[in-house]
Amino acid sequence: MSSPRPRARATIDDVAQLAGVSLATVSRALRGLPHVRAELRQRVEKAAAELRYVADGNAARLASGRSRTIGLVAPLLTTWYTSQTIAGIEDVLQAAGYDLLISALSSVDHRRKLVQGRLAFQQRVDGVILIDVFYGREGARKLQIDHPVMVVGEAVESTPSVAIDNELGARLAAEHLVDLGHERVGIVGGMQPNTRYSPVPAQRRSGFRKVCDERSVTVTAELDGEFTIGGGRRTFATFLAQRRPPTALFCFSDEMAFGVLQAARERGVRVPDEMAIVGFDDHPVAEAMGLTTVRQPVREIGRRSAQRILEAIEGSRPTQLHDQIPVELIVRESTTGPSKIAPHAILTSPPTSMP
Amino acid sequence: MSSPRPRARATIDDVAQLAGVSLATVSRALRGLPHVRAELRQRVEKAAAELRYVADGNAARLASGRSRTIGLVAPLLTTWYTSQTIAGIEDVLQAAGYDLLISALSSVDHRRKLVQGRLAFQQRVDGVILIDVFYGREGARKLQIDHPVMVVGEAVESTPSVAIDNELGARLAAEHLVDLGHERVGIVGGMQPNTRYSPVPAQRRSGFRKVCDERSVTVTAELDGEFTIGGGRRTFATFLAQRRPPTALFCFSDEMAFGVLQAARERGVRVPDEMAIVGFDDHPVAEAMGLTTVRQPVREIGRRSAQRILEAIEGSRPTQLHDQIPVELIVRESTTGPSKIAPHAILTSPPTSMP
DNA sequence: TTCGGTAGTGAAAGCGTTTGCAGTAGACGT
DNA sequence: ACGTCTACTGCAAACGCTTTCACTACCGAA
Repeated sequence: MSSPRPRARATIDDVAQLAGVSLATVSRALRGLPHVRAELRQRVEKAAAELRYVADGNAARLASGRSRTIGLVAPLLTTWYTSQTIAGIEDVLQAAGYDLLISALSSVDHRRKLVQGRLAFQQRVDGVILIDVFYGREGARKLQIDHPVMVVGEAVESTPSVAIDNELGARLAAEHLVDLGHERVGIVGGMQPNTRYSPVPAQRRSGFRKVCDERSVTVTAELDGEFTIGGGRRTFATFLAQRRPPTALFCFSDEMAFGVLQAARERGVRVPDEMAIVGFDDHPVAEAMGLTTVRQPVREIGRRSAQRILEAIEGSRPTQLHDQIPVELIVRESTTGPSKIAPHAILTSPPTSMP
Repeated sequence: MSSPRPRARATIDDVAQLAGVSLATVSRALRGLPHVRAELRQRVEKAAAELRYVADGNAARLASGRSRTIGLVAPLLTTWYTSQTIAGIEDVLQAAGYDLLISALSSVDHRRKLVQGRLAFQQRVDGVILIDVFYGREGARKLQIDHPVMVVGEAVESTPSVAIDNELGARLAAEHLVDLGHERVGIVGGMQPNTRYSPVPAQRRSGFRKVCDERSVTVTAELDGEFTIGGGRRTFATFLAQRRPPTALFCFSDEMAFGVLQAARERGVRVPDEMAIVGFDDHPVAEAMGLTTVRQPVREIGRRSAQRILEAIEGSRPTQLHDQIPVELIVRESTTGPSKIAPHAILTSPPTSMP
């Protein structure tokens, strides 16, 4: 008697044999291609189901040259921003039957490889989405990718992109602060890790400063730190050390703003009475902390970028090169007008109680 | 004159020809296999570099049957917990030259497929990591995966896993609260989305209650909500509506605790004076909010799970089936002993200022 | 010198699909 | 009845690698 065979996966031949057709017909039938009689198609489908047949992706990709997979490159997987974007991308890709291959730029080594101009997974994907991988025109050309590319977050000249209007977002924040009567404001700026060349900080800075200039408001300083809670905390300390600290702070990200809020609490600076704070992102925690912020619909951005790269893969001409997503200002409790208390009094007041 | 050829990717044959060896030798040389003279190996490497040759993964996988890819299934990509775990996994995988194929369970459709017992990408991966996909022994058997499987977060009987000691974490939280003198405590419990069968809430509940029982402390109630900020906020409202609200709350996640803190602020309940709060996770924002919490080293958990699945793939026997990662209590400002104020006074006090 | 042994190398057989091309059968017009 | 189309269907050639197996040198031992 034969031993129970080791449950090998059924191949297309098995299906063909069971259905009594050639393997070419099986392939066509299962993929819904034309030129297959309805009756035969059914027979094939039945046979495939019976054998629990699923086409081997590697063989299919090798033969067809297409992979139904999108590659994703991001500097950091752990930020709220990135994970939201990925979730949005996944929403679309899953519906379309595409897979997502993720590659973080966390390691220096990997980053160098990228700069050298080649993506390791290039061969495996039909398209590449770059999140926050900012190399400008120069860099974009460098990493010669053979497939459609989509940039999220930055508008590189000739590469399709979806990004928000950073300048507008910053203007919104500035106008809000100026309208409230602030006359001395500070910028908690920064640069993303692994992305030295990002134009985003410059855009936010520019938008914010333009409004301040127009309305004759003083920007006491712009201090750059990391786009993290720790970065915000440290930057706040520096602001407090100024001779005449500002009465309001615009932070380039919510996470920085959280750090600022924390530092303010630790140092007994009351928010918003003594210091108004505006963030950028609308991180879910922002609501919990009552943070006024510029909302960017991150998940939607992810979705849109996925849709557009799929379109590009299918070969349709893009409706527009750069997709700009609107932002809005969400006013919460962390902003009011400046208090009349002398700035120096701030530093000597006792710590406030917990939130 | 010849037109510039369309930059076709170099194949292994091209390299072989340029190096003057057979393609078999190229394959061996480039993969670092033995039985290749050092001199030849160098020649091959030089030729490969010159042609910018990179092996076609699909062909390689088809021929070898191995994919150097790990599949990842998670219910939600957007939580801090999940993204941290993924980052940890990526750390290890990248160093080992493996790719990560991600599959969210967000869509109902996909989830159903999973329950039906097959993973779409099964054919494409060498191993599968399941994050927060809790189906217990029953379910684990159901999704018959042909490769090594690693479960993160739950210890399913016979499947290798890495998880924290949830019961211990909850005990730590309870002991802290009891030591502070609280006599009436509440549990902000819940269930994860897409994972009805998770044993985690039960473990945390059990650990917490055990301590309370031992020390004769009353658990006024355990209210379940979502593992989100909104869930925490709503649950807090319910607690306040109790005839005699507790003086301390243990939340099953930091995000729930954030919601609780927000609700407390909105309702003018001072933390920690009128209500002590303990979270679970040690989300980065927890520090910014001064939240006492049970820290679980999520990224480390991700790393460990990746290491272990790689070991399993390489064929080495696991050192132990269930890997248990230690947790610790981080005490911050959101906990002190109970105040002497009558509970009802709490509800009528005016809102406090911002954090 | 001869012989078993070993390290290095190449030829060729897959791996499981997709797809261009050729072939077949029936339908239809004449 | 005889071409001429259609509409299917099957054959077989890729796809680009891995890996087995056979073969050639060349080694030291007998």
